[in-house]
Amino acid sequence: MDEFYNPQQIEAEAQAYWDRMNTFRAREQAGKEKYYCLSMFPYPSGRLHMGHVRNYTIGDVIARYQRMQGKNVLQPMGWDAFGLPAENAAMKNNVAPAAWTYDNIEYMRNQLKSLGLGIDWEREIATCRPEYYRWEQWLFTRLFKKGLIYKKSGVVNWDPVDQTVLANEQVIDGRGWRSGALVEKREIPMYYFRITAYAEELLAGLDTLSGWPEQVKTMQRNWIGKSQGMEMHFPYAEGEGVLKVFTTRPDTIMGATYVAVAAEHPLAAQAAENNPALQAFIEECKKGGATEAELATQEKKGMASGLFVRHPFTDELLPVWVANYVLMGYGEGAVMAVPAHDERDFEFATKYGLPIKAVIRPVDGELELPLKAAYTERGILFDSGEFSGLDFDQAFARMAEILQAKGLGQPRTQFRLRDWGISRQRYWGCPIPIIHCDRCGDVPVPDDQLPVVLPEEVVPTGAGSPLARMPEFYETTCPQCGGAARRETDTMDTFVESSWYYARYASPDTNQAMVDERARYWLPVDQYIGGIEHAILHLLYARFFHKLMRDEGLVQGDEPFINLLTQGMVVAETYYREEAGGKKHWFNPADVDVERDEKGRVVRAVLRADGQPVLIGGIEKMSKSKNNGVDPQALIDRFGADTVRLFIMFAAPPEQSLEWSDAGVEGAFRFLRRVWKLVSMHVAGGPAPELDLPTLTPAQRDMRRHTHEMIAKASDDIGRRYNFNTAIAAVMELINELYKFEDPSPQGRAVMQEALEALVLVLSPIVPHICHVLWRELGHERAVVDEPWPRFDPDALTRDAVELVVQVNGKLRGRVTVSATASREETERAALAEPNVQRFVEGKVPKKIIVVPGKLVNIVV
RNA sequence: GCCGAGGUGGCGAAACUGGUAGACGCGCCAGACUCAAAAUCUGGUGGUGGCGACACCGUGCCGGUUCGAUUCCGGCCCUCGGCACCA
Repeated sequence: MDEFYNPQQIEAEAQAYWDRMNTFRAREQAGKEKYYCLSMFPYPSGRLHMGHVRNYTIGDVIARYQRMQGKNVLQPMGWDAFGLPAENAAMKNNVAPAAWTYDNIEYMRNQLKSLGLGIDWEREIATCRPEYYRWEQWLFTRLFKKGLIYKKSGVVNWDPVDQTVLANEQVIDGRGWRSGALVEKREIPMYYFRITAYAEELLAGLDTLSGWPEQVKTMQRNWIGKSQGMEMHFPYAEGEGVLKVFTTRPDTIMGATYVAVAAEHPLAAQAAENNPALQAFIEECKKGGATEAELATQEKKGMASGLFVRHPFTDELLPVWVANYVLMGYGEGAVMAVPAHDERDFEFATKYGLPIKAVIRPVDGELELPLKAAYTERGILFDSGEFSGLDFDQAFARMAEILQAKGLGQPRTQFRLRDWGISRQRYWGCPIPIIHCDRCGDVPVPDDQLPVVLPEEVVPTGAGSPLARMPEFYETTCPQCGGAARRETDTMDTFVESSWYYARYASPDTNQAMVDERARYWLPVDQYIGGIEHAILHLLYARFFHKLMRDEGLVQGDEPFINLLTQGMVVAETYYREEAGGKKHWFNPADVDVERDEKGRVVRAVLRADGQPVLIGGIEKMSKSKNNGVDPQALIDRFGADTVRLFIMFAAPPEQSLEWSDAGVEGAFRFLRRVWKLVSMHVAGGPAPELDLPTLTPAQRDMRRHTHEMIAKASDDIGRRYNFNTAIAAVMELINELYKFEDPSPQGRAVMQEALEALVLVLSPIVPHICHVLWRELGHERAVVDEPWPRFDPDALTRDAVELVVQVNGKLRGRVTVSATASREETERAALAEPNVQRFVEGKVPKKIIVVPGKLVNIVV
């Protein structure tokens, strides 16, 4: 056996073995328990980044662990290949997005392979391939016919200079990123998935997902946002009709002093017809982007419309205001305003001098008037006519009766969730399979004309969709009447592709169906792993799609992902210098040296190139903009994939953010070298004899206990807790013990052999290459990848004596060692006899003695 | 603004069900080896005081519950993720 650890050679050898044996090819096997382990597929941005490496290493460790549990494991990989970055790169480099994307896939596939992931590469898919998106289009046409997809107008960011729709990401400080023009809101027709039809089920389904993190389920619950409330109708003061509002606080209605409508509300447009000032205000509301964060943080502004409505209970006239804080997309696009009991209304009323009328008081007290802030708790109604004295529930019930009798409203369930607009005015996406015919309307493309193929030799310009300028693409005939017609040129949101790829992996090669019967074997996904940033949108859309496909008879079960692991981000230190004008120039951590004082504290950082200091900018997510990304490839080339995998799994538990540390990587490399050396020294002594347990010395039994304690801890940490960092720490402790255990006797060597085998098996999911070779060197013919997970021997864990901590009044005062079988009385006696404990108990009478067996004794005096 | 997380030595972290705060690693200090350096090995390493045994302080801040709180409860501060067209 080589004396030195040579990762390059070992990793090439192990990977060649897995390739040759088709180790990771997954086949349906009746009778064998399947395990579908899926990591979120990457966007082919060019090169693997550390977040990818983390994601796929976690997935691979779980997949390999489950394989050792005897499961039939599927771990596939593919490419989320449509998207905006390809268009940006295309414009920058004047290459077609398709060519750029395929090049990136080629490069990144090789990078993934160098990580030694146990992937079944035969199942690789790319969402930009017609074989894939054809089925997305097929499903679209089915859903369109069912009414689960429909067309309506929606708000987008409009760049008036470039004459194009901008993604939220392309709006920077309210301006278009290329033109610098002030962005406006604009309404355009779009196709929508009727996800709200599944709102109730998407909400209820969360309760069945016991394998999901509570925080993700909470976020989805809040996102769906089911609320019980009241629809109320405010009759117009003049003319026919009512203004509908939705409120969760009907009990406050007697404190309503005005109503407010969104700038896009039809009533606002009507009022503006003869009101140039209002018209100007509505125009002003169109300025700025369309994101909720922007709308929620902007200064609240409004203008009286001049119109009035009647209070549904009192007939009192209430002014109608147009306000920028009312969202057209939620509820009715109109609210009743109760400044005394709603924070936004309070702020608005204070600003514009509108009346504030308090009608709710705390259950056990009075309101301090005048109000300094809105009182938003539920309480008891007062100054509310016949409703005075009622609580929320009583008021709700009574008001519902009256409103229904008058025909002016009723209780209603409202969801915050909105239908999913999927039209994108972009080129590099899946074409929406609709043909517009003047006579027949919107006609879905018939099955036999699918796929609608996206032409690939196109370089976009940044101004509108190139498809809309390509008659050869959009000129077509109507499938219904045969007349001249125009093909839809919008493409779909790329979230659509990523909503069903997990199902396609089960049958990636069929050209007969979206998914075939093999999906029944593999689905649902047993373990899904990906970034926490996908907690809401992607994961909600994928759950929605699973239900759509279920209702089409394509898949079984109600949920796609049984267990979910949301990994944290990879972050790193940032370094910069300020340039003239205050602009920051960021330096990569690889080019910076850190200087420390004699206690190890960072004193300053200098740029290696010129030896001059740079400023430390704090820990940030690895990104191009802060230039703090660390290239995984350089590290793999230098230390090997095992070292990178080990560091990533050791530095933090998977759900936390991971702070990058080059020194930590070197530490991981050092550890692997220590493992290698220990095995190499042991193997040099020739084969070890069988263990003969009754003949072991106390030191050998002790060593063996360490081995089995490690197996027990690592099994629990990896199998149940997914805390790989502490499992690795347990292995490190064992290695430290083994280095101290110098026993060349035959049984000493047998104990060592058992320890090294356990250690290699436990490490093998994390650092599979080195373990592949070490296992063979330890004398095994079968590859470690095909070995079962080790079991611990409970008999090896027993101890004769235990050390207890002794506290006096909860403060640690000493330690005592007692027999493992000591009675409570013996334990108390031993604790009280401890000299330092006596000092603190002396002269006082113990009030109470608390004994936690095996842990501590607390003497209360 | 709203929703969800997080905050523990010089640094990454550990402490799983309320029971020894800091396992393991990095860094740093000292020693061994070396002509020297690197590598490697050994030991030390939360702060303050003390020759020492030890003592006091210490898990973002303020308060509470408890024999005992990093852990539970109330309030606050800061950082991060998401907010529907980045993926």
